[in-house]
Amino acid sequence: MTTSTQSGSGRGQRVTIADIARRAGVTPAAVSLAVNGRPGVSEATRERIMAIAAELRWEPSPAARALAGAPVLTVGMVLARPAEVLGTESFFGAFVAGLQEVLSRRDYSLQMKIVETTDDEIDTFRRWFAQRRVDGVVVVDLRQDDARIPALEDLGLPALVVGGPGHHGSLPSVYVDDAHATRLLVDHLAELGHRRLARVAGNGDFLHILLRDRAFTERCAELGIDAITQDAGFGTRGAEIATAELMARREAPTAIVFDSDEMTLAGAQVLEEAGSRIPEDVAVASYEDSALTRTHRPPITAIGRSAIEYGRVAATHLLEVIEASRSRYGSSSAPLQESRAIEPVLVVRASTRPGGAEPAPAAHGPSGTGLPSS
Amino acid sequence: MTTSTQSGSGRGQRVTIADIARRAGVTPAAVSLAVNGRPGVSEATRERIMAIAAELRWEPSPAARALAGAPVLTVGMVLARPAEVLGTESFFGAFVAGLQEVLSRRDYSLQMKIVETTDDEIDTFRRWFAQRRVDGVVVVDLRQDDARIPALEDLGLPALVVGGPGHHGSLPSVYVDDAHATRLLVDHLAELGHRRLARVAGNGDFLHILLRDRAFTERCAELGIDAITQDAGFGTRGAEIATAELMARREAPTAIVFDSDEMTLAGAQVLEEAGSRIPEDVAVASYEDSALTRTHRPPITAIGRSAIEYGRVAATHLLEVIEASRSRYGSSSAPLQESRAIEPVLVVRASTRPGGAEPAPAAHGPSGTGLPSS
DNA sequence: TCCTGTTACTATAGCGGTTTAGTCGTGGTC
DNA sequence: GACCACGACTAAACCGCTATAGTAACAGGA
Repeated sequence: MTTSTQSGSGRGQRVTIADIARRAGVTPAAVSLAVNGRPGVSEATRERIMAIAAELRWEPSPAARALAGAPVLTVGMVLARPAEVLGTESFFGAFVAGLQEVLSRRDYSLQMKIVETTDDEIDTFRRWFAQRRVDGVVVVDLRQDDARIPALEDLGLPALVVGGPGHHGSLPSVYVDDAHATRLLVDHLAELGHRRLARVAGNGDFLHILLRDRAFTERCAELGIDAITQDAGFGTRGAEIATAELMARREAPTAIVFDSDEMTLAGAQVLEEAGSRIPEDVAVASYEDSALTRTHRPPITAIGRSAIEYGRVAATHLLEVIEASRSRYGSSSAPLQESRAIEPVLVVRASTRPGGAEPAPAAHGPSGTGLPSS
Repeated sequence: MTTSTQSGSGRGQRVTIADIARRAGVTPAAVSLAVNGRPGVSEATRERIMAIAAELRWEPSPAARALAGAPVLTVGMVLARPAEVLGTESFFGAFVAGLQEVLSRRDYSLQMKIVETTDDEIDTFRRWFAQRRVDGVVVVDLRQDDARIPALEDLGLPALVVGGPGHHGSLPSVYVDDAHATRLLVDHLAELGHRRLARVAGNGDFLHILLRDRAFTERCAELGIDAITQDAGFGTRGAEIATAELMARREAPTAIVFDSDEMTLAGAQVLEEAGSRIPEDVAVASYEDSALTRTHRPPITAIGRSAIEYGRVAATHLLEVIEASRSRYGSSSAPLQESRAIEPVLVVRASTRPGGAEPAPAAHGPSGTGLPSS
């Protein structure tokens, strides 16, 4: 049966624990115990088995292990938005990279899927769970009263919610403190003397947008300065319109904060074309830092939430949750629903700093399009 | 569509084909034949079985299937670069999004892993193959004499190489015609009257960079104009230095082409700070289009290779290869090593167009633009 | 001497499918 | 009326690994 003459790279038969067992003069069960570091074999035998396994270049079969009940070492993430959005969004790539980094190190892999609707997403979770395809999932793009939360709680699939706080039910979560970020921005602008702030807000379906709304209004009120929130919905087009509307007001704001880096750039463009200088006439800041905000002229003050670090923390936390869910089989210990916050940091750049250290290139013609505007 | 008789969502036992068989009054084997659309059961029985399977919400177990030899419906991708780079690079996110889109539709999932070195990458391929974790892989960041090519050929693991052409051995590949892209750029600038072009080149380890080097020199020679290639290595810092060096020349170029969007912006910044106007004093163009080039002031002329579409094509092609490798079990038909090229398109923007007005994507003809060549 | 405990394994039964070699009734053929 | 082909299933053997009884050998205690 055993063709000991395999050794062909890619050709030969798969080597199984049975092969090892035969060579070691024990049963497959003993090999299983040995390679999994479980008690039941003597140290001498274990070493002998391990040596043979290495020599035979044995690799465990994930399928067989999964079938026998072992974890599949995979976590899933579903994205309910068009692929186009993912491609352009700076946050996505960095977040995934952060996830990957931690997961890879622990020999986990990340499985992703793009779907159309939230229902599809829940359905995917359900199927992944039923098929035992993943050990856990990470939930992104949290919304208010998100239907995925109860669905996942019901399923009992280990899950980590990215976003919050306070809206992730009994599930553990990792989030950036958007209220804190908002205060950083408002306080910074207030210190510079601004007394009329505006915020161009993204899609209000998302929870973090709502949290910003609230914190923005509150903080401005505390400081006794004017706060205008202008809804811009999705995309850059909305940001352009919102910016134009803001500047058309009788009492136009002296500083504008945008909910994303793309929106910021769109808004800044409108401002420049209307002849407003940044930061002399209007200060500009972004809730999201990226290559876009860094390389823009002038560079834009932004909240640095380090998407990559965000991903790392999320992955680490999820793995802990999975680990815990595995061990607490009989003992009904606490469900480990802990939340972790990531501290937002304010990165001040020339777009809010009139006398900035780096003298931004004099506004001799930021819009070189050749079209003399207004 | 959760029925009220959810039968313990998350609690109940997993439903298997044995359950279906019992309900249908047949054996598990019959169920297997039925649900897989294989001959051997009558149409009536098949329908009955399918109905019961749906009613019981049966989900096949991927592990069991894989163990029994079925494909695992997963493709892998390994990235041998630091997570940081991925996060900042615009190409990555879009490419992955494109891959995902196609894979998801076909019920495949993408598995990614980040490693340190090319050796780790090959090792990962080897283990994935040995463990039957993936049905195929996509290879990115092709280099000259890439060690992964022979390794994969040897393994016999279906693989698709992103990049080329001509350096992917017997493996199928998808690539952007960088020589063509180069001609588009050079011809465009030559038509505008530029007679001294420079190219700020990225990491020469990558194959596509070499192909650009060659094409750039050749095309400029054909047109009888000066060509300067300035190596900048990795990152934006190198691009800044390279740009400064170019402009310090006695005969400074009147147009500069950069190998990536990030490099372009870094270079543009150097130019602006040195008082050179774009495009009046120096025209600027990028080999890579992205939000960065689009939103920069002035907007930057770039090669649009649509990373997302690139991903879609790659995924489609890889699935075909996997499909083929599966069916050609006995018959040793051709190994389907076909290559597919993606047509690069030149998107002309204000950074090369002094009197530019319309931001219309001006796609040039497939090859040279009328200028006589050898 | 009997009994209880360890230790180090072995034997065996799954996990949930797929697959191959039967088995059985039926109808057509000559 | 025996022969045969055929469609529709069944029985059983895997796939590779894990888990759980069970067993043999030996030690220690009463």
